[in-house]
Formats: sequence, C-alpha cells, structure tokens
Amino acid sequence: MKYNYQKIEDKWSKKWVADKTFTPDLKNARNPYYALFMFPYPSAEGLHIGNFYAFICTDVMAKYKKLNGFDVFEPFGFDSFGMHLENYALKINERPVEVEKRTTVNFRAQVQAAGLSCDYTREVDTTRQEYYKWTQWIFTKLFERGMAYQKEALLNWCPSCQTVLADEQIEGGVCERCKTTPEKKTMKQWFFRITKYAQRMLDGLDDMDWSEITKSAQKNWIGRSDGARVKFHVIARSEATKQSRDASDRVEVEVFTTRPDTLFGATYFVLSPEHPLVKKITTDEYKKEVEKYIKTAGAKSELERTENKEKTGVFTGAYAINPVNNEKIPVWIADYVMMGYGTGAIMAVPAHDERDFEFAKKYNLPIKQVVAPDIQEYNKTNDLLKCLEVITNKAENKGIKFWLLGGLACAFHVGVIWRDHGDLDLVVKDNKEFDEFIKLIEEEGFKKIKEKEIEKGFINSIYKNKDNIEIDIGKYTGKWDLQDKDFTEEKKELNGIKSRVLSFEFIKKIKNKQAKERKLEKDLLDKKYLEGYVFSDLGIAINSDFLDGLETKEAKKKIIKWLKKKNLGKSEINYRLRDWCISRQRYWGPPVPIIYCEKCGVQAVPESDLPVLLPELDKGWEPAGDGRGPLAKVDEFMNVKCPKCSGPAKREADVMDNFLDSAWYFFRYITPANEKEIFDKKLGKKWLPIDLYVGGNEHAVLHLMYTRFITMFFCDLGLINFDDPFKKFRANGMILKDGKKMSKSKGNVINPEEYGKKVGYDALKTYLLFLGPLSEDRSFTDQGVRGTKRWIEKIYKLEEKILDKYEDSEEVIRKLHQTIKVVQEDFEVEKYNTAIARLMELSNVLSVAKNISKTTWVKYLVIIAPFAPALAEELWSKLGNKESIFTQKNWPGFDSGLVKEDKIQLVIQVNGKLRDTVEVSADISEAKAKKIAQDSEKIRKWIEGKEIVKIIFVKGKLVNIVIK
RNA sequence: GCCCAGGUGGUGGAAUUGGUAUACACGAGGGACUUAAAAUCCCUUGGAGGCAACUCCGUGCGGGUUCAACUCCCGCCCUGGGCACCA
Repeated sequence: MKYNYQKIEDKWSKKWVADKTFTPDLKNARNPYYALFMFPYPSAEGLHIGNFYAFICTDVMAKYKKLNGFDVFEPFGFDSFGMHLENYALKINERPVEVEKRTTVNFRAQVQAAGLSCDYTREVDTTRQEYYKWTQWIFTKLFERGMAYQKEALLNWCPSCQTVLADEQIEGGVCERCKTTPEKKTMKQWFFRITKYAQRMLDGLDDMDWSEITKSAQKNWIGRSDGARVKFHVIARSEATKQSRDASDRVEVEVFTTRPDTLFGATYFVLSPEHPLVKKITTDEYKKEVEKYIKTAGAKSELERTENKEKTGVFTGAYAINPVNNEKIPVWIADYVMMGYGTGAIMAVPAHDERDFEFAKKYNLPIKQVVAPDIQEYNKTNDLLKCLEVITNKAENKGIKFWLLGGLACAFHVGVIWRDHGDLDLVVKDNKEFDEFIKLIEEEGFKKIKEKEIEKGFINSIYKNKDNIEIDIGKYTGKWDLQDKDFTEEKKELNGIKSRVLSFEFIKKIKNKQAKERKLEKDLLDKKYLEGYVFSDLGIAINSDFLDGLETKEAKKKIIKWLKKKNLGKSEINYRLRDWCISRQRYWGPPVPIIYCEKCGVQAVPESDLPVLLPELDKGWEPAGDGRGPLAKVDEFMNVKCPKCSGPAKREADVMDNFLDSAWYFFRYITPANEKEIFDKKLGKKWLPIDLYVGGNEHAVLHLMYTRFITMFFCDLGLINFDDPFKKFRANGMILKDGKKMSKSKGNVINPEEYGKKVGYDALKTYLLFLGPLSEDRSFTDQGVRGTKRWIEKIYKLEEKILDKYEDSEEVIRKLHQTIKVVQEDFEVEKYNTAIARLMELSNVLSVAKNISKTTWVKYLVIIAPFAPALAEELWSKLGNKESIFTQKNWPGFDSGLVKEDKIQLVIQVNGKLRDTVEVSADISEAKAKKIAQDSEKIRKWIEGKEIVKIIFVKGKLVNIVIK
C-alpha cells in the first residue's frame, strides 16, 4: 500500500492547529523551553524556502524537546511594518493595510500546512495597534532617560526610498533595500543612544553561545580601538600679526591616536575639513585655498570618497606644537580625516602609518622614524650610514660620481630603516671611476665597514659605458639606459646623512623586474618591507627620548602615564559604532510619539494617550520626497493639544524604523493581548531569555544588535534581569538551487508549497536538514529530495512487519539503542544532518530484519517524529493511541548496557599503516591483543626478519607494531 | 589591508576531537521484475596497477611534531563572510 503523504499531512497539520497540540500553558509550565525563529515579513510571494529553513531548524528542536517532556513555546507572528511591504504596496498601487491583510492570511495558511509546532494562539503582528502602542512606549521610556534624542546630523538619504537610513542599512555603499546610492544630507532626526551600550554589548559576546562568525561580525561593527587622547596647541599667526605674542592665537586641539608611542615621530597635523576650528586657525595667506578645498571636499559623494582614495589636502598656514618635544609641525586639512570618528583631528606619523605615509610622500612632508622593527638591524644599518657619509664626502672631493641602489637606496627614499642593509649596492659611471671608487673605500670606508663585520661584496653592482650600465644585483643582471628618464639623481637624507640616490621610480623598476625574475608575485618593496615591518605595532622605540629602547606595548603605557602626569592627555577607547537613527520619512510604521509645543517644548506623548494611531489614509500616504514624512500633510493627525498646557501643538510627522518593531517582538509573544503592560513580568522571568534562536546571518549585525540594545534597556528599566535575549543563536546557511543562488529572474526559486505537494512536507523538511550542517550554505537538488521521500515511504512500509510478540535480534536492539544515543547527542549540538543519517541507518537495519517487535517500533516512531511528524503521528495513531505522539514525554532513552558492542574489529597496524583487522571481544586485554597481532599471518609477512621497536595498544581500538 | 569561518570522492557531506579516511544520501554503471516505461529490489562505485590474493597513492600546497595527523604546530595558496582613508 502506497503512502498517501498529501492526505495524511493535511489531516494532521489541521488537527494539530484545531486541537492546540502545540499551545503550552505558559503559567503552569514546569519545564519551559522557548524556541524562536525570526518572524517573517509577510511577503506577497508567500513562504520563502530560506525563511522556511530557519523555521524548521527551530521546529525540529522544539519537537525534540516536547517529546522529552519540556513545555515548549514556539510562537509565530508577522513583521509587517516597514519599507519592504510599503514599497511593494507602492508598486502594485494598493494601500499597505490591504496588502498586509491579504498576505498574512496566505502566509499563515502556508506555515500551518507545513506542520510546524507553533502556538498560533499568541500571534503577534507589528502593525496592530495593541502591538505598536508598546513600540511607542519604548520610545517614550528611552526619551525619559535621555536615551532618545534629536540631533542635526549628516545622514544617508536614499533618493529612491525618499527617507533617511541608518548606517546599518547601507550595505557596500548602497541602500540595502533598493540598491540606490544614498546622498549625504544634513537633517534633524531622532536617535537612540546605542553607543552607551557599546562596551556592554562587546563584553556580552564573550560568553554567549553564538557562532564565531556572528560574534566577529558584531565585534567588527562595534569596532573598539584602544588609544589615547592627546592635547596639541595650534598657533595661528597670520602674516599681519607675526610679531604678536597674543595668547588668544593659541588654540587647544585634541587628537585621538592608537599609537601614542609614536608621538615623537609626528611631523605634521591634520584637521578634517568639517572641523570647527579650521576657520579660526587658517592664516589669511592660505584662506582662499582652504575655503576652496573645503568646498570641493564637501561636494564629493560617498562613492567618490571611497572609490577614489588618492589623498588630497591643503596647508592652513598654522602650526601645532608637539607636546612631547615642543616641535612646530604644520597643520593641514585633508578629507582622509573624518569628522565623525575620534576628534576629527590627527597627529600624522608618516613613518608608521600607511595613510600618513602616502600623504607625506605626496606633499613632501618630513618623515621621522621612531620605531625600529629590530634594534640590532637598525643599529647596523645606522653604522653603515656613518661610513657612507665619509665615503660620500671623499668621492665628491675627487669628483667621482656614484649612485646608491638597492635596499639602502629604498630606505633613503622611504626615510625609514626597516631591516639590516648590510651591503652597499651602487652604480658608478665607468670602469675608471669604478677603480677609483674601490680605492677610495679601501682607504677609508671599507676598513671601517670591515671592522664592523659587514659582509664582503658590498659592492656588487657595476657600470659599463657612457650610455648603458650593467647592473648586477644578486642573481639579477640587466641593462639599463643611462638616458632613462627615471634614472635621475637625487640627494636624499636619512637620519641626517646625505647621499646621492637614484630616483625612486628607477629603483622600483629594477626591484619589480627582480621580483618577477625570482617569481615573487608581489612587489617586495611596497608590500613586504613597508607594510610588514614599518607599519606593524611590533617594534622598539627609537629617537623618542625617554621611550627609547622600549617595546611598543611598553612605550604606549609609559607615554600615557607621562601625558597624564603633565595633563597633556589620557588613555581613551573609541568605538566605530554610531547612534541609531530611527526617523523615517515614510508612512508605514509607528509614528514617533512626540509632540512639539511652542510654549512647553518637545514632549513625549504620555502613556495614557498611547498609541498614537497611524491614520488610515486612502490617498497621500506615498513618500513626499520633501524631507518630511507624508503624515506632515495630514492636519487631523498633526494638530494636537499640548499634553501640558493644552495649547495648540504639533505632532512629529516621521515614523520609526522597522528594526525597532522587530527588536522586541519575542517579549510580546508571552502576553500579546496585555493592555496594561508591555509584557507580563512574571511570565517573562519564567520564559526568557530564549533557549534557541535561528535566523539568517544577514541579520547578524542589524537585527541582533538592536534586539540586544533594547533588551539591555529593558534590564535597566527593571523589567528583566538579564542583558542578552538569546542564550543560543544559530545563523542558518543559504539554500542554493543546483549550486546557484535563487532568484526570480533565473526562475530557480524553490517554493516550499510546491514541494509539499510534490514530495510531502516530511520529506522536504528532512531533506533540507539532511543536506548539511545548519550554518553552512547547501545546494538543493530535485534528485536529492527524492532520497528522503524514499526514506519516508520505506518507513511506512516497515509497518507490515510489526508483530505484537516478537523478539528482535540482538543486532537490531543494539542498533536501536545506539541510534537513540547518538541522535540525542546530535540534537544537543543541532547536528540534524548526522542525526538523520543515523535514523536512516537504523531503518536500513530494520528493513532487512524479518520482523519488528512492537516495543522497538514504538521507540522508532518517537525518534523519527521531530523530522517526519505527520508520518510518525499517523503510524502512532494506527497503534491505537488516542492522543498525539507529542502530548507527553515519549522519548525512549537508551540503555547504556545495550549500546556497547561485545565484539570489535581490532585494527592491526605496522608502522602506523593498516595491515589487518581481526574480530575480537571488546574487552580484550593488552597482552592478548598483542599476541593476536603478532600471530596474524598477514602481519607476520611484514614483521619477519625486522626488529620490533615497540608495540602500541589502544584499548578497544588497535595494535600498532613499530619495526625498524 | 585587518578580523572571523572554511577547503575531504563525480555531487551534498561523515569521521567519538590524535587511532580503520570517505558514514548517510544523491548521481553513475550492471542486474532482477515488466510487453514496455515509471516505481521497486539486489550488486559495484576515491585513483592507479594486477587474473588474483594484494600493492602503491590519496583529506588545498610546503615543512614539522608523533608509534600514528583530515585532526596538533610553523609557513603559504584559494573560497565565503564582516569591517575599511576609523587615526
């Protein structure tokens, strides 16, 4: 008899909903387990396979826990507010309210048909007023405590969605909804002070049971950096007041740096173009240029700023005083310094910061090295430089022309010593000069160099004739045209020593060619030397007065102590995280519960007046595009009485970000109809935090960050006593179709409803989970899903073999108990894929057995029930059970005595290689096992005539004979 | 560039955390049943060599530790994700 999955799944899914099989008694529950999946946005296309997958990852665990006697709460609801639904409504020209009504009905029906164990009696929908009343209440509480505030800020304005967006809603420089490039606009908006919890959110991550990948995403988003705040004084003395010693010309400007140990290496100072002090300090002479620069920098779009990273800037004419050595350093403005981070001003240390280095190179600003990667190498090179000074002077007196080449020349160009340049690579003009040069250095420099034990062959580059030179650098020999434009000489200075050096361009040419010949892919000069050695924070301080000789870490500590003592600075921690902008100039969201009264000022709507109802508009709900929400034009909505003075007042016209709706829904599930409070505190204490939460990793920063923020705030309000809402969070991987991303345009979208009809929901769900570990992306194939369909049918057929009184074979009983054990273990770590594999193994064993006892059968039905609930329920009822398989603690448990194998395959290795296996009793003694191993005929062949060094025995596993 | 996660047959993926590499499933090949097809059932299936028993090679690459390495250590390469002129 063929299994009619459609009829049976339909029957049970309806019965479960009607009987409220999965509706727990929250109050009297003894053993609460709260299983949650991210509630869906009710898309018009209906249930998406990605959503569905997250649902079932939670659902199978819920069923497993239920079968184990837990009171499981697996609620369901809708995230219906927001731009997603509103944009769709705009597209089909239908009111959002209507769209919402229609799509939720369809969506709910689909979910129910799939046989999830949800409690549909406590459904939540963010667009219902009994829900968003409390969303607004949260706002008023935040406002009360100064956690919600208004500020003028430079924000992302999406010209297509016609609203501002939070930083989090910009992905890869474009709007995450419509992929439009946002514009920068200065607007007054409402913010939540999420930055107040930055450290708390960071700390909470440490001992949370979340995947590393999600934690790391959050850590990066919060972006903590440890450093110091240092006071600089800027002197703005224009030409006209050159002689003035007026103290008012001095302005204090603070900088933030993560490398206070490099303070002695600061050679210039930069302000962001938006910095308020720019105008004050710019001298008359440079005013024009500075103003021009600010204008062009401000006009640059976000895209230009990120794509074209060539640094630009202008000198202001002002100088800053370096507090550690009172050196005067020039003050520049440049748009590589952002106003929004730190203090909007930096001290520039080109020798040890890539960006400053690039800028200094471009504008010819001095570079001063204050950290050496290796102090010995640095000293060696420094000694070599001193010798070079002597040689240079002598050569010049004699009229000998030479140019430095190679690593040391690079050091001259870069201005920093990054390794031991123990040799001199150089070029002289011709044979004659070469001989003279050699003589010269033998007289003077060579001796010194030799004494210092610098290797021979320090000249390994030579000359040829007037027009061509032949250069030999190590293995490389090549010809270079002396007329080459890049072959120009420069006089460079390194640590106060001047020498003649070939142009950087020319040296790079040679180095690049050299790298190619040696098959080094990367440009040695730029990549390895500069970034790897000079810009890393592992090194020893040099040229830094009292910091000299200290490791970077120690130097940091010492300088901070010093700054603090002199009241010049202090240690500081900065975060990348910004406050959350929640204003949206749209219609489909909860209105911001704020009233503006000319007399009494800005006020939150009192709790008794909540909710501020979103007016039902037939027309005029479309985004206005004038920077204000569409509600601004609705007079009945806008005009109110001031709650304080009862005079005329205006409402706030903006609505709140959709992410606020979804930041607290899991609290509301507990008591969705509660009119008195946001949720029942007693029940909240009992049921929260959530035991398991599953959803897409695309919400790793946005949604999860906001839920944690709101939860921490609830904790501060005293509503709960924990900081983090989800004990365990698992991000489910993406489902691909035949290895490709699904999309409507490709026509490869998997519709769960369609597969429910084609193969049944039990088979579909099992297949999705069987594909691989829950967090990984996996490829769905139509052929693959047939495998689990076959499995379901196979189980159904097993029923024919049931005998009331039958003794199963030892093998069957052992396999059953082993399976129960590993399935339990797999459930503890959500390894559904291997759990299913074990259940399949067991059914393979059962299908070859002659008959199956009823006891075994009952146990088997229970353990497959989380994955194939309809099938299990059907077969369960066929046994005469009146109640659902899920109503009580039916999980069988295993007998550890029966799990153990009494026979094992003893592995015999010779030198670690498998040579034989022998069946022996599981508790075989070491001596016996060793004897068997050596007696084995196969083994004898390998050890004959060889010396046995030792024999390793691993109990219950193997014998390894080590021979020589 | 920095920070996470990963790399195993033709494919999706297993491997008790150092102890028989490739469980389970898909696909493929062969066979049975059938007038035929579908469905179902049985056998084979990492690669190379051999009639065979068997042998050698094999978990991204190169080293190392160990009696024994997919697993641990060092150095790379590649893929996915997060952050990114963040000082």
